[in-house]
Amino acid sequence: MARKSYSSPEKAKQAILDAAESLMIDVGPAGLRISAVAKKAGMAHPNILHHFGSREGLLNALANRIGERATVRITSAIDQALSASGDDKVEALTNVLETAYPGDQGRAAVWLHLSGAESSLRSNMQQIVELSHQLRRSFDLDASLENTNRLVLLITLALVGEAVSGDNMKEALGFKQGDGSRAHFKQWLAEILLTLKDHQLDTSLSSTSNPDTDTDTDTE
Amino acid sequence: MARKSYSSPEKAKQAILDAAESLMIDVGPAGLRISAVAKKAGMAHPNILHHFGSREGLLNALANRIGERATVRITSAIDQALSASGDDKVEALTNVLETAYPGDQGRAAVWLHLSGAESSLRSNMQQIVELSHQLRRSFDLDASLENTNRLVLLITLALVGEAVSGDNMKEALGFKQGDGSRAHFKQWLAEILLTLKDHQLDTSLSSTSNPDTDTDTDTE
DNA sequence: TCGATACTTTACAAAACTGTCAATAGACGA
DNA sequence: TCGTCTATTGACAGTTTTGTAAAGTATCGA
Repeated sequence: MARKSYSSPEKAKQAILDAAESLMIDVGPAGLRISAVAKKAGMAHPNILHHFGSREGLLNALANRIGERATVRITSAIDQALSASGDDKVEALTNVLETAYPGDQGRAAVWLHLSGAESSLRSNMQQIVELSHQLRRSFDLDASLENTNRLVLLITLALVGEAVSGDNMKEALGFKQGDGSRAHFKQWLAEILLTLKDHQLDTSLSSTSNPDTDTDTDTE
Repeated sequence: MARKSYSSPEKAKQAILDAAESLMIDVGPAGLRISAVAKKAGMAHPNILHHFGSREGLLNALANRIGERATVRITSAIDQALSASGDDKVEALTNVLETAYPGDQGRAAVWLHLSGAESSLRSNMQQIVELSHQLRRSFDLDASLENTNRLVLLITLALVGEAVSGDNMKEALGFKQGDGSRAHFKQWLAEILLTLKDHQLDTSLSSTSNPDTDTDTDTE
């Protein structure tokens, strides 16, 4: 007999995803047991199969939710940075770097990605590049799209790395632990990014291969 | 009855680790089945338990081997870069970035790290910082240890991110796929690093918090 | 109030996996 | 050659986990 009063399907799904997410951060996607999720969500495990079809369906839904949330956070943070003016830009850009993957969200996203969960990375990243380029143009009129692409790639990869092993790496390098240190490093990075002029990013490779226009194959 | 001729314990262990590593790259640590490893290594699965004690023992041994190999690769690449002179430095530094985590090694290392496998990160990183600082000094006498720490952190995190989702990210950003593109981006990065002068890395935060000497707490 | 829909649960089936045990067989020294 | 040590194996047990099936029950519209 069903002892608990019904909730709407959507509410149930969100509750399941919440439980799955908090468990997944500790044990990873492969270690996620739907029985454990059910226990945490306060229901019987077949109910999860009912809502998501299978364990894999649950993981895909989780990956999508995390990816969408991250994109919303990042784009809105860049939007705010675009509105900021002058000295506030440092703070605003620092905020972009900080809010990209708050808490364990990045860890979770990377782990899901490694485990094969799919998410629509392409449209998200192109959205981010466009906003980033506007941001760069706002303080460096010479900014080229080519270098914006490269910088976004560098920063994004660094944020991924930070989400995965930032704490360990900082501790190994002697940086102080905790949020203070995190903000510290990211503020430094934000200041560098705002200081760098586009021509300083030009190298022997520049303007020979714009990611959007270059077509010749570049084997080895 | 034992049908296969004996090999030395060390040979057997290495064969098992080889099989485990190649499988782990696809399925992750949590998905690694000792029966699958045994099949790939051409033996019965209890033999693996005999050599490594347990499944967890196998994963720890694998994590150690991968970590040690990476450190050897990286430090020797920096060593070579130190010996290089003039224009060769770009090539040498590019080589450092490329050989840090060749192939799927980085993916495997990160995945193991996420899954809780331990490795001696601290001594490895401090070794790397020291060599990197020598390298920076070799082309920028003003280079401060503070900024070297920050750059090593940035680059290391970016390399971690690149190992995890470099291909996907580059594809999403319109970079071309394949080794050529990888080298391309890393060569650009190497040139930037060699071009940057230390004073350009000084920000409002500089010289107030050397990671090695700073002691005041920096909450939020 | 009645019926349909679908959310939810208990019980169960089937498969997979780790680790144990006893036995076999190669290697190596005396 | 013999004996010991250990690498190796097949068989097995116990546990865990996903997914299925059937039945119960809350919700909502007619």
